[in-house]
Amino acid sequence: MTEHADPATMPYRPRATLRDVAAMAGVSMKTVSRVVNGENGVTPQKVDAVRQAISRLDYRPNLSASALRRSSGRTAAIGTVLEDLANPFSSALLRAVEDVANEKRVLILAGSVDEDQQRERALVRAFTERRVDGLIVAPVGEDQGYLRAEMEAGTPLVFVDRQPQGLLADCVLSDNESGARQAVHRLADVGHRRIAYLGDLALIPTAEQRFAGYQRALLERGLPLDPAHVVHDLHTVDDAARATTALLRGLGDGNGPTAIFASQNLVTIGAITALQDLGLEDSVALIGFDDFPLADLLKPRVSVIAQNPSEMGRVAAELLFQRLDGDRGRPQRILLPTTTVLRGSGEIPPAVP
Amino acid sequence: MTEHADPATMPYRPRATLRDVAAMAGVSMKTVSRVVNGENGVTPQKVDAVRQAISRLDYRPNLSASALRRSSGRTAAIGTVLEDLANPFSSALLRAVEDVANEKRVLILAGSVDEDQQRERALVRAFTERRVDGLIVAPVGEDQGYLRAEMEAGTPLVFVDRQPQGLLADCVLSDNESGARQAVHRLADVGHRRIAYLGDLALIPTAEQRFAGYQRALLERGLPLDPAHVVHDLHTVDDAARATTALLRGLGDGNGPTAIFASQNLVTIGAITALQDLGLEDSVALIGFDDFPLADLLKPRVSVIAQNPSEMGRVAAELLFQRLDGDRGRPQRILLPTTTVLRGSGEIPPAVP
DNA sequence: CTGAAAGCGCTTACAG
DNA sequence: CTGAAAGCGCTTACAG
Repeated sequence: MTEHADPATMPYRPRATLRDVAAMAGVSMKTVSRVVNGENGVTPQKVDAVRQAISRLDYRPNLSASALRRSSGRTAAIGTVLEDLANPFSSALLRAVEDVANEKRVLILAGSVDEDQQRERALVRAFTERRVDGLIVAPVGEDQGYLRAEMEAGTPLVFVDRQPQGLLADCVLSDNESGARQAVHRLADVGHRRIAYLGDLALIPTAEQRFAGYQRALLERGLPLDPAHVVHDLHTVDDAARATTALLRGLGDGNGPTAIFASQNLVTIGAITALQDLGLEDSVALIGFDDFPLADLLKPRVSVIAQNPSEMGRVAAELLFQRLDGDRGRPQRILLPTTTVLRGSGEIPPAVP
Repeated sequence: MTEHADPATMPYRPRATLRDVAAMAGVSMKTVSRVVNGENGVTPQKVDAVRQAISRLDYRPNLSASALRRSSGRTAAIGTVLEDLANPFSSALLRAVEDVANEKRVLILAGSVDEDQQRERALVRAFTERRVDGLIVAPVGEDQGYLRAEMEAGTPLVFVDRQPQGLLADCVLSDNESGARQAVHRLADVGHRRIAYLGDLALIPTAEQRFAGYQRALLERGLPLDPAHVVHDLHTVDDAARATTALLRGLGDGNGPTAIFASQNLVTIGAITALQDLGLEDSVALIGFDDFPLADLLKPRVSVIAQNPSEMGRVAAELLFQRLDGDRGRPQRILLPTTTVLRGSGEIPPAVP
């Protein structure tokens, strides 16, 4: 039977310090410090006495205090600034960072920016004021120059997902343009000539790159870019669904798109919703950028250009730790390939006119 | 045109301290401290001088140092121990915690335990050694008694998702038993008498409670509990798919289940996969515990008992901050209701024999 | 309104 | 093998 302490009546017991442990064990603070840090050169008897005192006092070393004094100044924590901890992309990335950090016994401070540059700056500042050893940032602002002071102070910095502006630093990105280009080529391969582009906010660099890939593929295929088939600034499932419905109204007149390239997760899902509502999911081809869970349980199964957020996180974290280990080589720009996953929706041919 | 500093050649510039700022501004450290902390009673001229020095030196106050000295000892950071930062349940919960913490200008340290008690303890210890102001923990171990020392030291602690063992503390849980019971009742409502249970590892408390709800509903409906229709210890999509396939082989002999209650996300998805493979998705009813994205885009749409991880995180964080604000009332056990979302798969009637 | 001294909990740099 | 003194970057508790 375990004792149940009642927090309502339980008096707080102040945390024991290294000094308390030293007093109880009858040794100096320095000796306790040696035991806590696993340094050798302490007689077994003293080690025992210290261990006992630690256990009886529930002593927990104060890592902030030790970091303050230590010459390295390392806090064994890194900060991760991401778009939204709740979205699958950010959370897969974060988890991969955690796995790398965990091996090094480093902790993660994490925060969401929600496409808000003020948040980006506030988080970076808050992390910096806690003296994190390094920073992984998915930048949203138009200018990351404000981070130069941190880099100059020796805090390594790796950007993910989007390239930083106004600052030369390591970054790990998906090859957005190439992925988008592949998508359009696959659609053209099965005979489509009127391929719509449904995209996120045009000023987001990744959206811009995907649109560039779309345009390039059209050019390479000798297909016209029809402005009526291009919709930007879609940011929610509902936006995308409405845009898809509007786009497909033109289907009857022989000028509507016969295929859709959706440049982002939520846009893809909105497009699917609309296609299902219109009963067109088996007649209009669709390839989305970004994989998502259950894409292969839908009917038709959804073809996608898959990114690898987990790999992005892993590579970024490893680069960061390399910098922490003293690598001062030139900033790297690592482009991660995308994977074309054809599951069905992208292989639907255009209806014979 | 922005200057691009090159990290390879850029010499590190040691971080300025409060002392440096004081020297440059020609005031005492105490005056700088007053300005940094927004205390009044400093002449505008000195405020200006200090601000200028701060800006020229890119001074960032060291919050660890100030927390060390401050009487409150607050670090303005809380630790969050979750099952897996990459899964939708954990990440929605984390995000909600972040939103509450953000209002209080408090940062989040987060880590995944992956159903491993050693990880749980290691994370708690790492957070404690950094003197987080509070802890939110989704416990996996069989005994959380080891946390008593932290509570006694005055670190508030709120458990989420699962009840702690061997320790009386605040917790926020879904009403798992009631939710599971609802699911079985809904299936019985449309005429099912042979309802299978597909469950996660039986020793996980939440799985146990969901199984209890299943059993209770069968009793209430006067339905027999057929051991052949109960499968425990399913932990992956593949496990669940195999179990479902095995279960449904008996369909032909009139003794197989006509409906399935899947007690967890991945199990539900595995069941759907198997049903689709067998072409039975429109003939066998299915209700899953836990909602998931795109459940309403599948065919048939998937009925679920939805939890609210976001609400769970919000409530837990608010409880934690209440404790931090000095509330020393008795530990609370908050039960969050589940929502029955009937979308189609749960309303499929049994085939007429 | 301002600042000099002491101290938070640790480690460093010594000396023995 | 062990420990006393100084100091990391800040705030506290004073005194003026």
